[in-house]
Amino acid sequence: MDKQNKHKSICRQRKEREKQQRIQSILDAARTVFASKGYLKSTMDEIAMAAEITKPTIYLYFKSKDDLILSLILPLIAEIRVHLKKLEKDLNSGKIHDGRDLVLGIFHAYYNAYESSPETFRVLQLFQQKDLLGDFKPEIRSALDEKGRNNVILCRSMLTQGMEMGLLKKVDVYALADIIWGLVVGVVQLEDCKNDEENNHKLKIGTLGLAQQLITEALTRLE
Amino acid sequence: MDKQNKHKSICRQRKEREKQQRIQSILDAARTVFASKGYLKSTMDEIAMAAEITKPTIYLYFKSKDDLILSLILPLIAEIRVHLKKLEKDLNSGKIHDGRDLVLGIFHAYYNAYESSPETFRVLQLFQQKDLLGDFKPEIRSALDEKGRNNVILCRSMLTQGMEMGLLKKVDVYALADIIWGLVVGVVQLEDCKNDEENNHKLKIGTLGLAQQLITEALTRLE
Amino acid sequence: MDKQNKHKSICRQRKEREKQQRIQSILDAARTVFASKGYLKSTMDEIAMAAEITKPTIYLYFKSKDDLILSLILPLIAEIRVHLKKLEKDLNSGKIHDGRDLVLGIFHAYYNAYESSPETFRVLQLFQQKDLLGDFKPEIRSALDEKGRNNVILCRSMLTQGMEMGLLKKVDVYALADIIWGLVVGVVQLEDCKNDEENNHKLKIGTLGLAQQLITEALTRLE
Amino acid sequence: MDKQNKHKSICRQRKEREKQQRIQSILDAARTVFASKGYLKSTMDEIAMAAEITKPTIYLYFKSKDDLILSLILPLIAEIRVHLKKLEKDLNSGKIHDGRDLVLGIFHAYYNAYESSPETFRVLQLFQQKDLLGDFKPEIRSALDEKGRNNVILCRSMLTQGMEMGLLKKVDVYALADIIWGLVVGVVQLEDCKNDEENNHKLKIGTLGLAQQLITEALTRLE
DNA sequence: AATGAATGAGTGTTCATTCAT
DNA sequence: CATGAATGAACACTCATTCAT
Repeated sequence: MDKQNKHKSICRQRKEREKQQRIQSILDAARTVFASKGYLKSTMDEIAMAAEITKPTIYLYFKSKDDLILSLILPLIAEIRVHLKKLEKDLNSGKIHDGRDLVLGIFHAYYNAYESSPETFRVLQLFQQKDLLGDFKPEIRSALDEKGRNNVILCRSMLTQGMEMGLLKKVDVYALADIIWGLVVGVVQLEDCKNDEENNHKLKIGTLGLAQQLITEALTRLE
Repeated sequence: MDKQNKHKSICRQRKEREKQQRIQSILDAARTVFASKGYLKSTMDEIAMAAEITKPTIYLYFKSKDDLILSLILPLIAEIRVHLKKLEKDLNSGKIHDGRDLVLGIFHAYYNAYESSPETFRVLQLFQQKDLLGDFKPEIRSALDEKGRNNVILCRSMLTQGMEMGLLKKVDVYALADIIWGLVVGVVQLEDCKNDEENNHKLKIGTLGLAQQLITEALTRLE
Repeated sequence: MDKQNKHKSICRQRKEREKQQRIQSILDAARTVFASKGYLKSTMDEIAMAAEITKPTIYLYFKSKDDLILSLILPLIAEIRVHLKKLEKDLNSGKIHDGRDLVLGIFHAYYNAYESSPETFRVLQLFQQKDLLGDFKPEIRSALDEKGRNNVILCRSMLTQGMEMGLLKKVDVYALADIIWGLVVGVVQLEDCKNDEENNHKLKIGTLGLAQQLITEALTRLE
Repeated sequence: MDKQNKHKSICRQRKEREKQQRIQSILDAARTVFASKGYLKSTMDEIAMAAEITKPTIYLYFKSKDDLILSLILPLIAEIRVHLKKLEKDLNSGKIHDGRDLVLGIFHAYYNAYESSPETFRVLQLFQQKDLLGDFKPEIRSALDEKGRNNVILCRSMLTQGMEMGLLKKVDVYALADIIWGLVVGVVQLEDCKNDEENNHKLKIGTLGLAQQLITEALTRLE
């Protein structure tokens, strides 16, 4: 009996593992397709094809196309939040002595998210278009907005704190948070227009790097 | 006879005027709809509705949905180019003595375009998404890309010149041009997430203003 | 007064003449367009363009697209009828002594119509397709059918008479009339598949000529 | 295991059978609708209605409206070709000693195709109208033209051979092939004008039969 | 669990026809 | 008389989603 139960348990675990793998493969496929064609022009058929399964199978694991993209975006937002939270802790515990580190930290929160999965990041950014929103149920949409907003609010509070601590020159914190996020988003978006794939990657990193440098220099020297 | 001809001429002028008005009203409607829902989710019916006409009437004046959006975007790209060209002339004729003015000038080339028609600017920026491209005929698409690219190239050449003239600190000019454009785009895109319309406008201007300030300060002081 | 009336009359005549010219030019345009693209694929715009007028002007002279094609076809059917009637008179007045002449006469009734306006003939033949019929009001459609049928009936009666007079071998007269018409129609239709324009014309005439020869030979020799 | 595999195999066979049935029912519906209204005036909705399914279902099995009609026509052209090829073999192997048999054979190649599916034959013939062609992709259109032409070319080569072998009187072989095909087409087309369905069928057969007789008599006796 | 099959709701686009001028 | 402008009604084709097996 004990043996049998154990067997069952192992079986269940395998099943669960396979299920998670299936879900992952769908998410991977969706990410690729969404990143390459945008949300609206991607079809469930294409995603199914990319995942090497059939369309209805997707619906076994995801309620809808919306659900699919949300399942990509929400974790990314959460990941960014984790980075920001860590930074907040450092700030609160007095580990940050230079304004540069604060701005750099925020940059890296986004930048790391981008680096960990450029495609998902692009999906997130594509997602923030009117193109995509609007058909989501209001509850979902506001939940999403809130999560995204929360990160920005966290950034603002950290920047404010930094200014109050004299680490940064005092400027409009709303504007500053927007600038940081806007820079990341804007630069990533430029990808879409570029062809020179090879050269491109280095450039992009160079661009973000320079952006960091400019902002931090300016913020800490500006008088 | 003279009288009659004059009458006819006046009639023709009125007709022409009315035709231009109709075209304008369609473009206005399209701009509004595109800006609010994005290109893909906007339907010709909605645009017609917004213009208070019927769908086939649009096709009297525009060959296709593509033609409609191109009629919005191309003039805007051209407008930006005009500003940049003027700046180039000033630069070449030695009227610009401070790196600040050069960077500010580029910013304003985009910023003015944005201000002259925020909605069209948003359409332009929405347009630069994979979501939208892809169904255009290759010839149109490349023409469009080229025009957009040309502006960026012009920016780069001016920035390079500025650096060579010692007006600006020498940095990666590709990255810098991307940053400037990316900042504008990124900041504008943030609009989509915002609701607080009133407050918003001031903020946005504040954001762009601060962005300019940051970049110019950094560029001219960086060592 | 008399002078004025005369002037008016002359004016009216000119007007009438111009009106007839206008109608003719529209019919010519319609014939060309219909013959080249078929009835359904021809648009009123194309016809207007070909006639170098505007679309609503067509509607001044013709009630509808249907009316337009009927105005082409009915006269042609009438023309064929005239030829057949003349042949009937010759037959009745004993002028025809050889079966060959009777069959040849029928052939020529159609053939002349074809020669006098190959394009209209093609329109007539294209018209006899389900493709085109069906949307006509039943009254118009049956009127048209009847006129077409009447010609066939006339042919049959002449062929019957010819057989009774011993000019032709006795065969199924229904079938024979169909064969003659079918041959003309079928051969003309082959045009549509041919490319070698130059060579084509001679061929066509050759084909019809050979057809006549075959039928007449067969009919008069068959035992 | 063996049992299970067998079960699966049977299931798959049934599925395949059902799929073929579905395809057949769509083709049947399309044939009926096309034959009754012509290609252009037939709508996918009508065909779907006739097949007792919905429009998108058609697109599961056929790529487009064009694909649908091609799926009707191409097999018919192929069927005709098979008959002609068989006739060619007989001719080459000296089995044909009488010109009558050659002409009759060609007639029957077409006639059998007509008999095996009068409606499809009508579709084929309707298809050879300018009304229908023109929107096909050039590659498809030329492929189609070629297949149709190939049959005519084969006819011509056989007739030429027959003349050289002395089986037939020497006449313009281009014209003769056209006449034979034209006769079949023309006679079939006459259907469209007829109402008296009952009587009609016999007539039609009579007509074709008489046509054969006339042509063969004429060809073999003409001097 | 997985899928082949089916579809309702929509999209851009076309065209014969009408009407105010 | 002539026309520029407008439109209602269609139509081919697509796609997210469901359901029977």
